[in-house]
Amino acid sequence: MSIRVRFAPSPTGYLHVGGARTALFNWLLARKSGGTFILRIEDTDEARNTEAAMNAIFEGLSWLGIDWDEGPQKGGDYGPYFQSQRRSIYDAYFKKLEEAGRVYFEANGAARFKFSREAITIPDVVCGDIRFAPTEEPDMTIRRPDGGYIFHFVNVVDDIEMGMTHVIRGEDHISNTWKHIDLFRALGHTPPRYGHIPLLLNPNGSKMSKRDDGASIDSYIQAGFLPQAVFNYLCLLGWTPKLEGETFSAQQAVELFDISDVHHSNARFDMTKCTWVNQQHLRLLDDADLVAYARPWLEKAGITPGSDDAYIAHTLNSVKEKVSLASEFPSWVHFFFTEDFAFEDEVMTKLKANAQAPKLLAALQSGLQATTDWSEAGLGDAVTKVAASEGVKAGALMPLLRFSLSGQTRGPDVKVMMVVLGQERSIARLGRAAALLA
RNA sequence: GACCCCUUCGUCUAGCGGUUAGGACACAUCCCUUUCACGGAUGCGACACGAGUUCGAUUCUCGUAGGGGUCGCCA
Repeated sequence: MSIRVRFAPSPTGYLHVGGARTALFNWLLARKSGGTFILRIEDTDEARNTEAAMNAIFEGLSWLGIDWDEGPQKGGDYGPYFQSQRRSIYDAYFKKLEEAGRVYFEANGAARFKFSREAITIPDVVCGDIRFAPTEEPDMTIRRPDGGYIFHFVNVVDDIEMGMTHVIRGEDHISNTWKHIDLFRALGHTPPRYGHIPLLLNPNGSKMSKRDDGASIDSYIQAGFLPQAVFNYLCLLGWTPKLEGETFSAQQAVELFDISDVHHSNARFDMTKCTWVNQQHLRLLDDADLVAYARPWLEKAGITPGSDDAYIAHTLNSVKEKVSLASEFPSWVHFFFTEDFAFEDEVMTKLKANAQAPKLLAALQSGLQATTDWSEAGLGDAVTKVAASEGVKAGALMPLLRFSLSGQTRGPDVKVMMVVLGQERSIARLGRAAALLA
């Protein structure tokens, strides 16, 4: 039988990173087995649902590359995929449960499910069998006085109706799962296989909350992460692929995934390592992807990159191995896109403190003017030559060049900068720096 | 309080009875570098504790402690 799994978020906030990882493991299981991944929106709590939260779910999952086979925007044979539209189905199942003698009502109209009070074992593909003794908890409410159904009930009904074979969800549900199994049986159905995955903790070791850095998927988009890097890092918190190294693609993850390899213990989130993973993926980008990745960030920073993709790629490649996030690109390459860039205070201070600067800049201008080989090698020779004639070390000229060409103390390799800028612009910039000192 | 899950370097982890307990991030030092970075090398650093099983336990069992979770007319 083909595997059917689902991600069933409720649209009450943003897409939480823990939820995204739950979706991810379900998706991996489906893709690995050639099964079906379903997105179901659990919007039974009308007061708390928002349109924005709904969109955050769609956008977040799509951004991560987690596509669903059935669900909102996709349709499918088991719809509707919004619980708010499945009222009549729940009514029918509720009636069935009533007929089975498993429902009774409180004075105010709330309906409770009468537990079987038998020992129940959860067959868990991650943790192994988990046994619960007959419960002493009060019977659980499954319908409110206003007629609205409670999560436990609709969740089970939909898993029956939608033919779920596996339910992969957070470990925080373990203590509820026996109740769900009880419901399945009361409704005359065999429960699915469960798999409870460990929780995501913040660096302090407690459950990730809204305030925590990186709690919402949107924050990664805003911070300039690559989706494949976040995908990669999320996998790593809870599962280790049998692979050399720690960076891998979604495709590799699908090939290597095995639900029984998922870890049993909670993991703390580490933004530093997540950023490192992003750096690794950033290096893998080809020119076209690199430009597409960085362009929005350049524009957001007020840079006009223009339409010369080859030139943009040159500028980005000059710092590709020095940055970790797309949001860092503007500060590293902005001077490539305007002749009117600002000089950092520290740069001006250092230039002014160097009594020889005007003389050396003039020498560099004429030396570079005479250079016929405008390549990294040729420029190296040219700088050495100027240094020799001026009686200084070449190392003393490099900062002057860097400052003049970029206005910054930190940036791409000096020779690479000159190659990217070209002869004319490079020399003009030396002139501009000299003028600033005059 | 009851029940459930978990426990290897600071963090993420490898390990599925015999290993000098391996890797990654972070950190430190050194090297490379005419500039800025990257990179390379080395170092630091862990089996929660106590019993038991065994010729032999990080690994299996039990207990204790610690961490996390659930016990809603939230999902």
